[in-house]
Parts: sequence; structure tokens; C-alpha cells
Amino acid sequence: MADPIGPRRSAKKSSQVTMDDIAQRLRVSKVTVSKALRGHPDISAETTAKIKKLARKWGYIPNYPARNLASNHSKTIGVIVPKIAHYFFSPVIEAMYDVAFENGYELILTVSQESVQREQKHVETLLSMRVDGIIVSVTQETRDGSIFQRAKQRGVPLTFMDRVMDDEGFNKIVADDFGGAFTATEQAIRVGCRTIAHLSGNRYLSIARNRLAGYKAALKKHEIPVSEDRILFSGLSDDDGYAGFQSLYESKRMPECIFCVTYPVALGVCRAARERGMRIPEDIDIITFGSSTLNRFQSPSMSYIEQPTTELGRKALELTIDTIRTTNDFVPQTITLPTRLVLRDTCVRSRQHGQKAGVGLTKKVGMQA
Amino acid sequence: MADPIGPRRSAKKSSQVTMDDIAQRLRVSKVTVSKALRGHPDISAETTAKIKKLARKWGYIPNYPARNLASNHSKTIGVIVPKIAHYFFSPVIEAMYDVAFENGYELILTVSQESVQREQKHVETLLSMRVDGIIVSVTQETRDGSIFQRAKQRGVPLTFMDRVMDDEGFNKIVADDFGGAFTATEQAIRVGCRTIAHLSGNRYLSIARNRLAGYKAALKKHEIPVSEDRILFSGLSDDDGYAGFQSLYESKRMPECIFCVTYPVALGVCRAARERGMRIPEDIDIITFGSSTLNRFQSPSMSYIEQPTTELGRKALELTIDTIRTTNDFVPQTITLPTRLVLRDTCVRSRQHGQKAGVGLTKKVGMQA
DNA sequence: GTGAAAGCGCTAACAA
DNA sequence: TTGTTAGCGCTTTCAC
Repeated sequence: MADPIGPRRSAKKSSQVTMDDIAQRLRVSKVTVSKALRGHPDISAETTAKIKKLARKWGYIPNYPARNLASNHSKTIGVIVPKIAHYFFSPVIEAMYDVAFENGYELILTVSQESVQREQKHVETLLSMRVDGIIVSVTQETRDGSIFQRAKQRGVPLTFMDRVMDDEGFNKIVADDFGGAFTATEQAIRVGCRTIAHLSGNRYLSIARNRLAGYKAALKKHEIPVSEDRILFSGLSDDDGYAGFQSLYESKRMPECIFCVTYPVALGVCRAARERGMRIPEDIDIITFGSSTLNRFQSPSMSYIEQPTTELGRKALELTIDTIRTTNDFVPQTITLPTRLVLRDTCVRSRQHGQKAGVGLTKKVGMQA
Repeated sequence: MADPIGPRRSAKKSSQVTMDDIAQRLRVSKVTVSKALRGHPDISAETTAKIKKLARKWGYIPNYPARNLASNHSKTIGVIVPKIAHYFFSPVIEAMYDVAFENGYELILTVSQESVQREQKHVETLLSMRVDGIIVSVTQETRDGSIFQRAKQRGVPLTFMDRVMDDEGFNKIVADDFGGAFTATEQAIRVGCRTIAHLSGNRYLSIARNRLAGYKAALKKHEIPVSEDRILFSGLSDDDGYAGFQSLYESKRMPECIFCVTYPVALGVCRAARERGMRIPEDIDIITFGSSTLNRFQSPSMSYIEQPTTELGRKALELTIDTIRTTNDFVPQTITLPTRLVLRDTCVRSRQHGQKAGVGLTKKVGMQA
């Protein structure tokens, strides 16, 4: 009966190989096995090799919950996003997985579906799971930040990403929404538009607020009066864009250009315009914040403000891991990432009644600070 | 000092409230607290209420790893998908979250990025995390199923979804790839196409194989010879579609219609066709398996085979939970979900040199068995 | 370089 | 109805 395949386990319920099994077989202690498997320098190379070999042979799989319980950390980071079927979040999340992988962390992804209630529940769940850190992009409706304070009290670092809360004391990673919106609006002005509507999102959502502010600032700079009835607050979906266009259309205050808070909203506008027989960009011009990989297949392909999705994801994770490592002296940081104007088929030609496009204007397109 | 806010914790490192704290304060045992918090009928309503009240007051948060270690289950299901920024997987995953939520399960989502190595690592990680079940949609390259066998040996139910392995002994949830491809091809034939190319995926991938088989079967039924040089194997991305079109174009064997294995492939074809000045569907017709929410915004909007994404996600989770609950007598099941033909702007008109479209053909579109 | 003891926070089984 | 006794599998001292 020498060297059976796997440990002999008499009265144990589970069929898992444990460190104890390996220790007994090799006549060393559990501790030695634990250290060896983690590559601890305490243990001799010889012993370590022996232990690792048997572990592999027996198909040993570490028990994370046990490890977690004993060591008080999980090497796991929880993420809460409002939507996953979204042109914006997908690449952000993929970038997060990459960084997590590189650093030996696991990611637990949860989706709030834009529901505040679910969001709160997810925070609690992640806390229960004993994640080492949390990254959240809040829902459109989130106003109350007390649940996030709880995480903080528990000593779990929390980082807001893209859609943030105003609360102080948290890490934040955002795109330059103000600057991007400013640039987009200015582009519309450059090509000769004087009436520019803005389809904004929820009035309280950070990204919507900042984009709106950028839009207004650009108008002011160019001494174009801000007309409040050309600013529509609703949501971030294509249906909102559709409804927004309709509302503008019916109010007989059609602008020359519409600046949309998100790409889906812009799509909704396109659909509505098409149904009314209006051509883009000939009859109504458009520019949007954010895009989709599918934009290049659209005709017309829309000009847009490119968001640093990958960087957003990477930085959010990096900063969170950093904070976990230096948990003692925590100083909250806010990182703002630059956006970029990408010109396609819209918002590039001179308006008939405006001045010639591009006259005296730099055509240069680059990252803004 | 009566009733301080929170337990008095002298020599404890963590600042977490535990069941013990609550038990001591209320002069009951830890077990009573445990049971009360879980709503166990053993404990009187009165005691339960008292305990729950204090737990809430003190902000008690259960410790899942500890619970997991003691009870040997995690109420957690691991999911492995090849991509997340994908028109297909997003809704599938959202559906999974819904079902998980409804059933009190947590989901751990991992992304293999089409890498076999990552996929294997994810299986190990999920096993280490002691998930109660695993759902996987394999990468394009996955051939070796031994890692999945390991899960099975560990007693962890594993369900394949959409992209499956041939291995017996696992639950499988798939769309009717064969039937859908058959229908799509037949539609092309109906509108008068006699030469129909197929841009297929990886030769070994289940979904690609089945769609190819459906395509061939439809041609055979209508006595159209299968021409192997009109079948191109590559990948599932838009670049593959682009390259596929190019290859067809250069070989001077342009078909009347192209049936694409996925929506992104079809997009690539559109792009390539447009660059060559060919109009769709006038010069070259197209039909595709699967779609995207953005298809309605395309012009032309493509006709496609609709995949039951939500159902795929729901059923995968439901079946997995079922299997967890009845772990003793496991009988592997394969569930095939119907697809549906959706007609848009392509593959609907009669070919110039073909017979009139729709003559004698039902225009009815419905779920196929 | 190795190991014994202690305990992480919880639940299961069985007593009382 | 409640409590006692044992662990779950691992890591952390700290002694040898």
C-alpha cells in the first residue's frame, strides 16, 4: 500500500486534499507545508521541492476561505458597475481584469443595473466576502453615500470610478468630463454652429453635471448665450436621445447641432432624425461624448470625445491596490484622465450660414491636459 | 457605561463586530445568535428580534469565509466567459446576475480573453474560492477538457454554455446553432441566391461547427452543391470578416450572399464591401448569426438569426443551481434553445437573376422548434 | 530550518 | 428553546 494515489482519508467528509494530508505523508508539519507552498524562505529548497511535487501530484487546491480567515485578507477586489452591456464599461472592466491578474488579485464583479437598492446590497455582500478593496461607479440615482462610508469605517478602501460621489475622503478616478465637453462644444462652434442643444443626463450625476458645465463654459467663452430650453435632462440611453430629439423638434427650437452626453443618446437622436427625414449632418449636426467600437461602421460615423476607458480601469485598480498596501497613512487622491476629440463625419463642415470651417482654427487633434 | 455604541473590544485586532460580541452583550450563546440571524425556527421570535436589533445597531456584517469554512458551501457560482465587451455575452451575463440575485447566490465573473491559459487558471481559482458551481463558455482554442474534469472530481457541478465541449457528463445549455444556420441559409436561397459563401469561425469551436453544418444541410436540401472554397475558417471578430471578404473578393469567386458566423464578422464584411464600393444588399447580400442592439441603427440593418441570450443565461444558472441542490443523483442534461429569424434590410429581396422573392414562400417568421 | 500551539468567525451535531 | 463541544483549513506567533 505504499504511495497510494492521494491521501488515505478515512473519516473525512470532503474529498479535498489538505495541507495536513501532505504534511503527514511527508512527515513534516502543516506549517512547513504552508510555508513551502507559499515559497517562504524559511524552508529549504529541498523540502520545498518535495512538498510542491506531492501537492501537484495529489492535485492540491488551496482553500481560500480558510486562508482568508486565518490571514485576514483575501487578495480580492470588489467592483460595482451600473451596467455591463455598455460600450463604455466593457473595456474598462477588461482593463481591470488585466491589472488584477498582473498583481495576483481576484476581481468580483457585480452589476447594480442602475438600482440604488442593488448597489447597496452589493456593498454589503462585498464586505461580507471580506474583499480587500472596492471600486464603484455609482448608479444614476445614487445620492446617499452612507453605505460607502460604512466600507471606509470597516477599513476597506473604496475608489470611485467615472461616476463619482462628491464625498470627500475617497479615491476617485475620472475622465476629464468638463474639458471633453468643452472641446466638443467648441468644435461645434468652430464649424459655425450658433445654436447648440445639449442632451444631458440626470441632473445630479457627476459626469452629466461636469459635461453640462463644460458645454456652458464653451458657450460663454464664445459669447453665445446659454439657452436653458435647449438643455434637456433625462437619461443616458438611446431612448432618452430619441425622446430628447422629439422634444426639441416639437418645440420648434431645433438647433444646428446637438451635443449628446453619451453615445447611446446620440444613436437615439440619429434614429429620431432619420425617422423625420432629417439628414445628418446636413440638416442637423451632432457630436457626442464617448463612442462605441461600432461607430466606425455607422454612416455617418459620429465625431466624438474619446474616453480613456482602459486607463480608467487600470488606474482605478492600481490606485486601489496601492491604497490596500499602504493602508496606514491614507490620503485620498483624485486622478483626472485626459480625453481626446476624434473627428469623423459630423461636426466637421462649415454651416451654410456660418463662416468657412477651419478658417484660422487649428485642425490639430490631441490629448488635452 | 451601559450600552456603549458597539462592543467593547479590548485585545482584538480587527474592528469587526462578531457573533460572539452580540452573544456576550445579550448573555446568550454564539449559536443562538447564529441561528437567530439566519432566521432558524429554533429560536423564539422574541430572542430573534432582540438579536437582530442589536446586530443592526452595531452594524454587524457576516463573515462569509468563516461561514463557508464551517458549512462547506459558499452560495457562490463562478462564471468564465471568453469576452465581456461582446454584443452576445453582455445580456447573457446580465440575465445570470438576475437569476443569481433571485436565488440568493453570488456570482464571480471571470474573463478568459480567449486565452486557454487564463481559462485554466480561472477554473483553479474558482475551485480555490470554493464556489458551489461553475458555468463556462470556452475560448475559441480550448481543446483539452481535463481541467473541467478536475472540477467534476472535486464535486463541483460544471455547466457549459453556448460554446461547449464535446465531453460527456456535463450540463450544457446551447442555442440551436444548427437550426439557426439552416434557416438563415434557406432564407438566402429563398430570395434567389444560388452562391452563398460562409465565413465560419474556428474549425473546432462548437458553435462554428454546428452553424457550418446547418449551412451545409440547407444547401443540400435545396440541391445546391457545397463549394468548399466558399467556406472560410478564421475567427469571430470584425477583422476576420474584413479579411474573409477580401479573400473572397480576390479569389474572384464572389458569391451572391455571405452568411456570417457572428455579427461582428458581418460588420467586417460590410466595412470591406463599402471600401470597395460594393453596395449591400444590391451588389452583395448578407445574413448573419446573432446581432447587436446597435443593428437597428445600421443602414442597411442586417437580417439575422436572433439568439436567446437572456434565456441562455437564465437557464445556465437555473440548471447549475438545480444540480447543486440535488448533487447526489446527477444526470447531465443538454438544453437546446430555439433561435429566430429576424428580417431587416438584407436577404429580403429577389436576386435579379433569380426568381421573384417570396413567391410561394411563407413570410412567416417564428420560433423554430 | 522546522514545528507546536493558538485562533480566525462561523456552523453542525448533539445535549440539556 | 437554548447551549456545549468540536471542528472547518489555514496562518501567525514564537519556541526549539
